[in-house]
Amino acid sequence: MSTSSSQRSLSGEHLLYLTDDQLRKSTEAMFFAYRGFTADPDRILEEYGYGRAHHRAIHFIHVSYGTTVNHLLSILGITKQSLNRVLRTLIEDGLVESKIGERDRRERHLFLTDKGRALEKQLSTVQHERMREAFKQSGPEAVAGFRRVLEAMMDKHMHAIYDGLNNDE
Amino acid sequence: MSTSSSQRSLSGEHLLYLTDDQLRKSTEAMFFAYRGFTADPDRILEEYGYGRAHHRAIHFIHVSYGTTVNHLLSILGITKQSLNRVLRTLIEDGLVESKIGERDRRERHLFLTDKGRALEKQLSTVQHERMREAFKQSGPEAVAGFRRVLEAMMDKHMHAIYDGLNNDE
DNA sequence: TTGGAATGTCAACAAGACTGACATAAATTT
DNA sequence: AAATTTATGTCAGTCTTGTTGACATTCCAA
Repeated sequence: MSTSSSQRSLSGEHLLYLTDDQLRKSTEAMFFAYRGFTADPDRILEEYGYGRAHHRAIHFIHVSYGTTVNHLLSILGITKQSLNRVLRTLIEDGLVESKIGERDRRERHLFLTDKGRALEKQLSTVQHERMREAFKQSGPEAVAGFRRVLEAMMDKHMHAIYDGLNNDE
Repeated sequence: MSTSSSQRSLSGEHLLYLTDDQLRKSTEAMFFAYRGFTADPDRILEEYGYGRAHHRAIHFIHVSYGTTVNHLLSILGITKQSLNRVLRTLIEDGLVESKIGERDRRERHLFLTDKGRALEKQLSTVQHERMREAFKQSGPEAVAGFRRVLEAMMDKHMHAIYDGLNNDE
């Protein structure tokens, strides 16, 4: 409304991109973009009777091959009971395999089966298509900025986990 | 794992930012960043016994002052039953006021009360703080890229609604 | 060897989305 | 004037996905 610009040239710099209005618009951009981001996988998941929780589990089991349940929990930030429900159906349906740890027999190591990998591929394909299109439209510098801002927006703790995901555990 | 680079120089350009690995990393960045994005408001909402659904309603009633229920529904993309549950509690708690339309008396126009505006302020403040910090760290060009990519990622339909929100209805 | 910590499972509950059916009032069309 | 459409609200029931609490199993250390 009228609570627009509360930025009165802190040091004469071009800080217009930090006004309340700009921040509000960015908030809304996050909201609407996240909807687009999940829309295509959601449609596929629905066919199989799965939800986003299944997608996330499948994704991180895929990239963190052989992860333990506990490690997966720290990535997803939910309770073990919540994850377990999702995991159980994925195991029953033959998408995920759970193997008892050799060193520590309390642990379960998780793997995608061929069937699981097939669904993962299907989901990542549509999600990547939309993202690739958005990236092409925006150009490499915009993409670099996009990533930088997203990374700066994470909790410190989550940022560490995010960084750790490349190194194949 | 080894499904890394399927990008074999389509036209000799620098398209490295469109590899599967880059797209995957961006997917994960969206996931972790969105968690950070909602974390601070979520903590406040919990104190009041509200959830994200309440936050979204409050936000869009704030920016779309006097909106009708139908218009709000098209923004939020949920069912009227879902919205109504949230709206009812906000009205009961005295955060939102519903006024019968003058021209069309079937319509209800929605407004934040002083109490509602106070909570809106509290929520947007913490959300803006985190975003402002992330923006400062990343710089204006990164922020511009961030916004461009987010906007390119929206559904066309949602993009139109997003664009329409500035013009105060 | 016994007790505590780590890990995973089962059961019950809550929030917030959904669908379907129906009620009401106002506006519009026939 | 009557019938239809539109905008909104409500009730009931389901689903996903989060939560807690209780409990079983396994490992390790006192």
